Amino acid sequence: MSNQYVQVAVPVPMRQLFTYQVPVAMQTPAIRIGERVAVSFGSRQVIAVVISHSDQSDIDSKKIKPISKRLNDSFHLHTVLVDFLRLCANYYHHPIGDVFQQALPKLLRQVKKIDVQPPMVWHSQAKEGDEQASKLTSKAPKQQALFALIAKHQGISWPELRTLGYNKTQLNALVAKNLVVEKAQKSKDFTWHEQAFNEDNQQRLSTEQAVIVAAINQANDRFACHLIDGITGSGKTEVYLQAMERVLKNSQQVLVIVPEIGLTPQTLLRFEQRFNVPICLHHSNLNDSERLDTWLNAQQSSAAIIIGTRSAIFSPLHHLGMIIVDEEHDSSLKQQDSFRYHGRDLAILRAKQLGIPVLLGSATPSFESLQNAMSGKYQYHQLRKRAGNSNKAKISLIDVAQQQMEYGLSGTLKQQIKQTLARGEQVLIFLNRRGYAPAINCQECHWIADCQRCDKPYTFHQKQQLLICHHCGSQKRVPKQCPSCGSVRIAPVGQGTEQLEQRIGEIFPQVSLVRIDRDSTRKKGELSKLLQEISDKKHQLLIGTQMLAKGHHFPDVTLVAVLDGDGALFSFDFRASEQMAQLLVQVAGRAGRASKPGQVLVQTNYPDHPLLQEIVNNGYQHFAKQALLERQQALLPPFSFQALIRAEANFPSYPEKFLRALTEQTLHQCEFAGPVPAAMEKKAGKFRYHLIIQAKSRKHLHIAITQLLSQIPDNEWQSKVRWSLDIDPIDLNW
DNA sequence: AGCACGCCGACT
DNA sequence: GTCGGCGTGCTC
Repeated sequence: MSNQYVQVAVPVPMRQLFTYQVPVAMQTPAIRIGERVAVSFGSRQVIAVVISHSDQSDIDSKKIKPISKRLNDSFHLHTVLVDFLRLCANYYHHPIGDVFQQALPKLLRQVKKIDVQPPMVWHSQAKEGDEQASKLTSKAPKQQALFALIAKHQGISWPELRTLGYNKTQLNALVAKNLVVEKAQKSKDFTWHEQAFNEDNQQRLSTEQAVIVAAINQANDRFACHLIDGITGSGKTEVYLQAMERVLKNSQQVLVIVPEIGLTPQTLLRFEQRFNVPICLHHSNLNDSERLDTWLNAQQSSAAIIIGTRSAIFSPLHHLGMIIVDEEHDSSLKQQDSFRYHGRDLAILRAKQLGIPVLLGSATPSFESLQNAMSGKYQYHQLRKRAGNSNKAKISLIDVAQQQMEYGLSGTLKQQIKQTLARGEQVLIFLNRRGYAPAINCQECHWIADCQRCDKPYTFHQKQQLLICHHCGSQKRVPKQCPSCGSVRIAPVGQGTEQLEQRIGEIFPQVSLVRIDRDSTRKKGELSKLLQEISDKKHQLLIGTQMLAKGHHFPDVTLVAVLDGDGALFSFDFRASEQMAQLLVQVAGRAGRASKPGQVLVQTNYPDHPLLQEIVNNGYQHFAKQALLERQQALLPPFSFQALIRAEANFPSYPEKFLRALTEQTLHQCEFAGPVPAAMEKKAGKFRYHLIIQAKSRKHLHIAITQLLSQIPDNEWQSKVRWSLDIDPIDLNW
């Protein structure tokens, strides 16, 4: 009897497979790897994925349960994808069931039967130029544009239209006029045809670009990693498009990974305009059934291009020919909870598995990628020329040590803001602290209102008249009297964006200003509404946290001010200066336009600091070289490899004891750093400690982690703490 | 992660 | 008297 047993991945955070028995009645047709099965696990029914099968099992046969059901639907995972997910679990030492769970759309993880509907797409009924259609032009330009788009593509999905900025009202209007109709998508393999290419939109490549495309094409049937280091506006996207062309013409699929904020209408439009092929989206604004549509389109090979955020790396593409990771330095490519994978690193892993090229693009490459490029592991391509004659904004420093400050603004900066506003241009001010004030204190006895669960000051929010803890979210009313001395002289200390907005309103009363941070954009759709208002020039002054820095283009902003440029210089997080430099350069690249060059002003107490000097005088590349040298001397990543074990418990000493017990083993070619209290030792009532394991080679790190994990069941504090493992951690503040 | 089982505090 | 708080342990 064959395949009597199967080993399955169960959706629980356990680093092991579970064995089930296949009842005789279910043994034909033969059970396959990647099949989804329903099993009883503990006291509940769960969906599991078959990882392997065998004739016998080492497990006590009394414990083994039978499979409840084989799900004979069209959602089996291909063996290649199963292998990839196993590689992922192995690389990150993460529970395999959890990896599978994150890789599957939600609808495929629930026991409830799925109502499989073919994905719906839009077609036009009338031709452009028809009587009805031509009436649209003058009266409803938006409807006209939407109609033209649908007419051109003949089979475009609602998520695509929505991403491009259209709404249901406009679509319904066209339906009412009988111009467009929704049809079930025909599922057929994507194959290249000549009409799929729109030559009109192709740009002539510069020599720089042409060399890169040639280098990629030269080896596009085997694994190669290309780092495309190109300043904003240098034409990275055109390089992507031309490199993709070769792959698509081969009837292969392309996967494009973008940061969370990166899926803008402009990005999608570039792809739409060039290639008339089925494009599927995969991002956080999709609902469950839309996600399932994308999954199905990928799996059935009817999608030619998939554009998505990090989890799109798990798309079940069978004819994948190239992966592109845009803005590869962006921290949103790394998941910051449970399965802490990096979208870029998994893209490389997947490309390697499949033997296909992967393109990493950025104007400010991560130090990891730069180092890999320098050492020859990646092919390194630079784009130094900006298209047209546009100039990137110049970054300069304002020495605030000697200046009179008014609400965090130096006189120099105030003057510059005034002049920019007088020219009718926009100003963007960064302050990475939301709320009104980061603390309130008693002016008599200096008592500070601390959150009891986190031991950190409450942030004061004036509008709501509340104290809010930014670490655990707890809220409290502002005390009328100091609980320590009874004084009523209680006042805010320091400044956040909410206060800055108020103060700047006082300094520039005639100017319309807008604040963009997590508080002002809490409502759904609020952020895009405010961004639209900015591009419509309804506001002259923009105040915001880093939220404003990522991805958005502000062509009419010609002055960007960073109020506190020092935070990153002396942070204990060695990556803070890298992130700061990336932020400044990204912002500088996006402010202003050819006719109106912008400038970036950074207020600092340390204008002579070598890292600041490098960025200002010599640009990101020189800064990176300098900073990489420092990393090398200190043996920090990318010159070493790290893993971080976090532990937390309700009782103060447990996490440390748990981690200390781990350090009692000797590791080969690896070192421990810690255990140390987390940057916030106490958070939301939990006590937290960190332990870093560092090695000179990835292989040694991997072996050490395997060894450590095998010891954990014997650790006497194990059941008293919650712990998690982070391979290649980037945020040490957690 | 769920979920059951089990042992102590404030209430219809 | 019991409802339910969450600490502990188990899942093929």
